[in-house]
Amino acid sequence: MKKKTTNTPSTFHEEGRVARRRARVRADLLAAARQVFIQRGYQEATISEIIQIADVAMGTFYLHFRDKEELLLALAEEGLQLLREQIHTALTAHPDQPLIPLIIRTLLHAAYQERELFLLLCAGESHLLAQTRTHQAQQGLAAHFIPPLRAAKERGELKESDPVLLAHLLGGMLVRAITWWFDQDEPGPDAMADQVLGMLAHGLPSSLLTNNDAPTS
Amino acid sequence: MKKKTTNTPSTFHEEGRVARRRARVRADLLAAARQVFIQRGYQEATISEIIQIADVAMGTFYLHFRDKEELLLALAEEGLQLLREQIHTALTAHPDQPLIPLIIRTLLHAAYQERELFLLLCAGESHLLAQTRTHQAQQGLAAHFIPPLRAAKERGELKESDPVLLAHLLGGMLVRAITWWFDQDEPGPDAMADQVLGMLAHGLPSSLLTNNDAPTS
Amino acid sequence: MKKKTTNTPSTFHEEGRVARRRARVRADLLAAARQVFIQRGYQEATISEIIQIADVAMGTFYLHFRDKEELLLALAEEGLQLLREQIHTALTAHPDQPLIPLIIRTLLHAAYQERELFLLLCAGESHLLAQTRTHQAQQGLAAHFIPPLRAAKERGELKESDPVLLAHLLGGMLVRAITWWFDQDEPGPDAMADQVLGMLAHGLPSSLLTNNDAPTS
Amino acid sequence: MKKKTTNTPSTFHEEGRVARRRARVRADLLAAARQVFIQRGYQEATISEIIQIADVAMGTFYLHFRDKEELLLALAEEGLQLLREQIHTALTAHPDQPLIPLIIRTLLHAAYQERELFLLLCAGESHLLAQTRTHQAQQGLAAHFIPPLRAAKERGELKESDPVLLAHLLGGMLVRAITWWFDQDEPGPDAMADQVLGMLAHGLPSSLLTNNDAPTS
DNA sequence: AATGAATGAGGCTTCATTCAT
DNA sequence: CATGAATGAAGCCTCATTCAT
Repeated sequence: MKKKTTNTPSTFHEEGRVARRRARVRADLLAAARQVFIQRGYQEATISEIIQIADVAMGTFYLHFRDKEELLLALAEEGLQLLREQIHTALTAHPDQPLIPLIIRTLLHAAYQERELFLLLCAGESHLLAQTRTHQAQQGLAAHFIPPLRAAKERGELKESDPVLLAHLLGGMLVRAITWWFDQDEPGPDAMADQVLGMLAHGLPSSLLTNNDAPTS
Repeated sequence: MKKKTTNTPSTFHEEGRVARRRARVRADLLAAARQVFIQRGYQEATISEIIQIADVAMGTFYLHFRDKEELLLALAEEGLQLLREQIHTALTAHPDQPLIPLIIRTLLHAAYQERELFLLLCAGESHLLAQTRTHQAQQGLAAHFIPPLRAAKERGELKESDPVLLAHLLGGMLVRAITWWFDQDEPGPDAMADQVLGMLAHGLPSSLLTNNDAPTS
Repeated sequence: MKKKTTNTPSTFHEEGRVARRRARVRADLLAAARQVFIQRGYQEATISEIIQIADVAMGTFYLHFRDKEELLLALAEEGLQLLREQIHTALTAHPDQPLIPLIIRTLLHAAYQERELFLLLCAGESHLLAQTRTHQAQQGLAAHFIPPLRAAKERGELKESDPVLLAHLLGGMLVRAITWWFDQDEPGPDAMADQVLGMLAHGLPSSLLTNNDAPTS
Repeated sequence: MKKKTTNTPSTFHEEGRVARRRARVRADLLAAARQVFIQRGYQEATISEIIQIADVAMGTFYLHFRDKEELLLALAEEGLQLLREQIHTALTAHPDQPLIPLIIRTLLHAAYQERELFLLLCAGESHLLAQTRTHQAQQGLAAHFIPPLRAAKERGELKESDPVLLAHLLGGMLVRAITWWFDQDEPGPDAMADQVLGMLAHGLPSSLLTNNDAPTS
């Protein structure tokens, strides 16, 4: 049994070439997966179709991802990475701006850019995420809001409100805003942010929430 | 299609008995489905397991439901029916109360009662509902809020806000409130309603949304 | 367990009524079966659809026919009965005409009248007939020709030909004539009979069958 | 679809080996199918039984054939291929012989060799062929006879006869000759050809077709 | 590392037939 | 006699995954 595992690469470019090839195949698979997941939905998507589009062999898929779920997670990671970067950039660019509006605006911009991917991740298809990481997506989303809300709580500005729960409710609104784009592309991310922030700023008109005329018991 | 009614009316209870038996089998299937869907999730649920629990034969299932999807829809219909009834009751009992808080409170009560079912319908699993009826669940939810918001809009109380979009954002919050119960059962429906309504009443503290001290740029 | 089986019919019309009802149901089933068999083919036809069209209950079907096959056989019997009657009539009306042309003409007329039924019986669908009664249809068809051919054989007019085989070959031609009507309704039964009889009268032109110019080998 | 040829050409026989293996599995499936189709008939044949005999897994079947129908078509193609080859050989070997007898003889020889397969294709089972390709088998058969008959027609040797219809009637005879072998293996293909050609040469004795003695009415 | 033919468990669904009413 | 809800065996087919090359 001669094992010809070249521990010493014949040329020093070799490693880089192999690594690049690998990365390229991985990228092809991710791109194909994105396309197919968006088109068919996670459940209906088949690895078969993905590898055909990526133009690699069945076995190759399993050299890069353990299974379909890991593929989805990688795709989600891509989306979240994009998000993190944009948020980081925004924070750096506007260090004096209040956090929450900044994050909301940036998030909605990023999500609008990649509407279909975020739809996939936010909408029902992510049942796997839900089961494995318990709403990773939504939690990750809410996580951004927890620190400022907690700070406000400590400043006594939130009264009875639970900052964590509040963050999640806010997350729910944003997820709904993103899925709204499933049906209509209007309004764009800025107008959408205005709608969300408008609501957050003033709440609903008190006429809708209180019994205006009668002194209720 | 001629329907020969009571060709053999040996007892006049006959028809009723057959109908009752039929309804019972259907109910058994729905109960079994609820259990299995909640336990395994929609996708992982198999008709096989459902009929085993319902203790009927394969074919019997298809006598009552065309496929797994129709079963889910029937289950959803059950939940929505419960909801509609409770909302109707609440509206009748408190005709002078403002609509939105009433609906939110009632909805959260109903959803908390049947947490697991509503979780199934609200959370990711409902991708089928999404595809067939375009977010029927969420839309149905939002639908309740559209009329009062539209009225407020016409009274000029909503400024720039789009009442339909607002209703959906509100719906998103409520869905998130319900899925929150997936992890913790706390807070109960009333406290949850208070949190939601608190946010709707005042929005977030302005310190979180506006640049309080510095005239930016 | 009181069994109220009226062995003594209350009125003497009763029996007749019951018998008539029975016959009517049977006829409804046959008519429905004919329609469905023709439309879907034997294999694709379901008893379910047949009873729906006949407007009787599942169980009722099994009071009249043991299974789908018996239904097809009954239908075939109907067709053959029609055929026998028409042939008998023709034979009676023209006792001095030669048998074979008479039968061919009559057969083609009858088959054309009920093209679709005969198609069903002649064409591929009749694999059951084939398996159970070994080409009952075709054999029944050929049977008509065997006696006259045998007679001719005995008169020494057939030389080497086997009258039974000949009868079957003739049957094959006629079956093909009938299935021809599947695609085109032209030519009508009389012209078709002329074509068949023309071929039977003279065979093919000898130029097509013999090496006209060269003494081969 | 980029096809990377021989990325890993460890041995230059590699590709051939895989292809050969594949072809072998396909051949195994065809052989098994032939056996099962003949034994049980097309409808009664199950893919399960076929793969058991071919000793491959379920999925493997679907790697080679879309469904049962495609399998039958492939089998039919095999038969027709055999036929075409033999007819071509015969035509080349005897270019001076008249076409129709040559084809009939060759066809009957080929069909007799593979009696069971041809039975399957000619007899009722081929309803699928009928539906998909409109009697492909029979039409393909008749097709051979159309050109010479048309030529004869143009030479004025066919009088009233329609050459296309005639070809089909001839085809019907031959199909019947083949199915005759279902019951008896006698007479062999040569004697059978003699019977068919005998009938084509002279038709039936005129005594069977005309009213010989009496001027009718 | 890449390939892709082969695997096979297990899902969904149909439908002829029965039997209690 | 008529009913039709219930039965359940059995077929088809998919697709994630493996492994020899």
